[in-house]
Amino acid sequence: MQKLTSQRQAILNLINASNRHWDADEVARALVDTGASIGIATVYRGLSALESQGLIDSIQLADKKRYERAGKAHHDHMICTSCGRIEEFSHDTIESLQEAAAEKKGFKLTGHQLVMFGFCRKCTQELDA
Amino acid sequence: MQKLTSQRQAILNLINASNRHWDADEVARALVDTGASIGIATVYRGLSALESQGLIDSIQLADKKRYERAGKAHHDHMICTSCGRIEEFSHDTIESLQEAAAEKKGFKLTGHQLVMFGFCRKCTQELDA
DNA sequence: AAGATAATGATAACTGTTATCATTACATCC
DNA sequence: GGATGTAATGATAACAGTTATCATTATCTT
Repeated sequence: MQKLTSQRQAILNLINASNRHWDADEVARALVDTGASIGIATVYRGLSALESQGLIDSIQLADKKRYERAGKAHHDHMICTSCGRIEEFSHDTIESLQEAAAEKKGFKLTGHQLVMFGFCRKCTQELDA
Repeated sequence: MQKLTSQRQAILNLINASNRHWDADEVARALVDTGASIGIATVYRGLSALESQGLIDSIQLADKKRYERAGKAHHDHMICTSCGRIEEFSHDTIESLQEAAAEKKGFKLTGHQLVMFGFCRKCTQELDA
């Protein structure tokens, strides 16, 4: 049985309280900043426990995993490679086309990840200027 | 100026000669098996040099990068989480819907990566049996 | 309160990858 | 064809993110 300890509660609260996409280090830092005492290993364990309980979601980026609060509608991510900004978007048609493509190959889909890279509006303007 | 040394030539030949998706370690192992002498650092450098010259392509998976031969039409990947099999697929409509979605957010797209996870036909049958 | 189970925290270990640096191969110009 | 500059090599150290270890502590039953 999983236990919802005070450390995990703190992680969950932190993530629930924002729209950010947190990595493990940021979570640890933020909690320590609020005066809490939590080890980095506990953060990692807490994050994956919370995810497996469905209490938070994650995206796996090239270098690290980032966590966000759960309960949002399914969405994918668009990442600005200049400033790191992460935008969310969803597109039902894309989703169902994916399903169809998988089926055609005989794949039983369990998940997918679509990440788009580019320059956000702000960075595009700055680069043009 | 980049040089196409014998080591890089060997890497390129290896990758060109198959449809596999190779990670750095597999490349090193395969070359050493053929009697070649190549250091792992050289493999890493060779792979990224070849990629930046457009001679090979790559996909970034959660844990590692995998390389495949270039010159194929653009495609995305479907990975069987049971046996590791990687299937390729492409879908023009999905591509253009992605473009449209990016534009709506003001993003100037430079790339994307769509990876789908699931069970391939063979593994699905085995699991059902 | 006792006993069982799970979480914690410090740290070692591990994986994939990049950096360092002395040595070697390559190309080019005279 | 030998000197010279440039880039690649290979062994290994270093690095980032993450997981494993293990003794200690907290938590949940009953």
